Amino acid sequence: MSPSHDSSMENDHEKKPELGTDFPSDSSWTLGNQTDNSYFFNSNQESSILSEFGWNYQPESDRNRENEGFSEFDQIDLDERSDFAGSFQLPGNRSSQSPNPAVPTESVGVSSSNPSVSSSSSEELPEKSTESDGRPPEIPSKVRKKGQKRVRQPRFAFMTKSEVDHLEDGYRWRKYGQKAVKNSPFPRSYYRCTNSKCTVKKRVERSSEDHTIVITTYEGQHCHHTVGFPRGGVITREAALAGRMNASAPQLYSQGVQFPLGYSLGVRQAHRVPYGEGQSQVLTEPTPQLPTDEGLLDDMVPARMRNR
DNA sequence: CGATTTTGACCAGCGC
DNA sequence: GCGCTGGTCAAAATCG
Ligand SMILES: [Zn+2]
Repeated sequence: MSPSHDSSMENDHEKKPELGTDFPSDSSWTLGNQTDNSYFFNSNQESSILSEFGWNYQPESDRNRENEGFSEFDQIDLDERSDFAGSFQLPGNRSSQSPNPAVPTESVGVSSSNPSVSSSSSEELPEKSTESDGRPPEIPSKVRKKGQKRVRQPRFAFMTKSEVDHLEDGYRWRKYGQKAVKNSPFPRSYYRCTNSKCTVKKRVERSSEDHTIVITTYEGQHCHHTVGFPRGGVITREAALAGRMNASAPQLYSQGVQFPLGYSLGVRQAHRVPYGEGQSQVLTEPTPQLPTDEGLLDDMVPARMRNR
């Protein structure tokens, strides 16, 4: 709204070439073709869920049904065509063990989506600036633009009841955009991992109705360690969840990620941690053994940054 | 002074 | 083909 007139219409000259740097791995959107399904589950239950679900795809009709029960998620993913299935309900109220009393956060729900396709080169070579396009010899022919193509990597979202957005998950993020969300008074922020070699992105937004809930969506996975992890034994749900994302693709260094997120997780990386009465939370180890390449040292950070 | 955020414009996919 | 919308870029502003 309010774009009355963009006076500067000529500014778009210089910008394309740069993309090569940031997005070396241009691959056309794999477009999950709707294949990206998402599963939702409430924290009340064990969260190994994903492994149990086994990644079934449901017909759209079914999805619709499920959506009826949702509120925020519904809107969020509806627009994106990702779907969240399963049931979600706010936990009555659990004494969150959040490390920070001032920042109470509770996990409310989680969901993940599977991209489809293959993947992409998670490990692309950025050094190729000349031919950004690179047009892979064989591209399906679908959506492929002249140089810009994005692969939709698996996504993983979860809701957290928190007063502050942008929860600390152990990684450093740089905000690169913010957009207003339709039907919601709250904007959505886009973040990207500060590691130049890392293409992980993250979206943060508040539920349109319950502004007490923050929805964080991770896309892709880190190829490096987290900055400061459990140094005091404090692990936030966010961190744990974020770690789960990594766990999903153990070695995927370029492969595929064919299995749904959580699949591997449920297998053996998930640890059940008693969380209140009858409630458990799943904690995953943050990056079990990612091959340390090189940009790892980069992560050194003051380590005591406030939640930003 | 470098890193990060802010913010408007641009772009691509999809629905109509 | 047009318009809407989500997502991204990049220049300027701000932070530390
Ligand atoms: Zn990263």
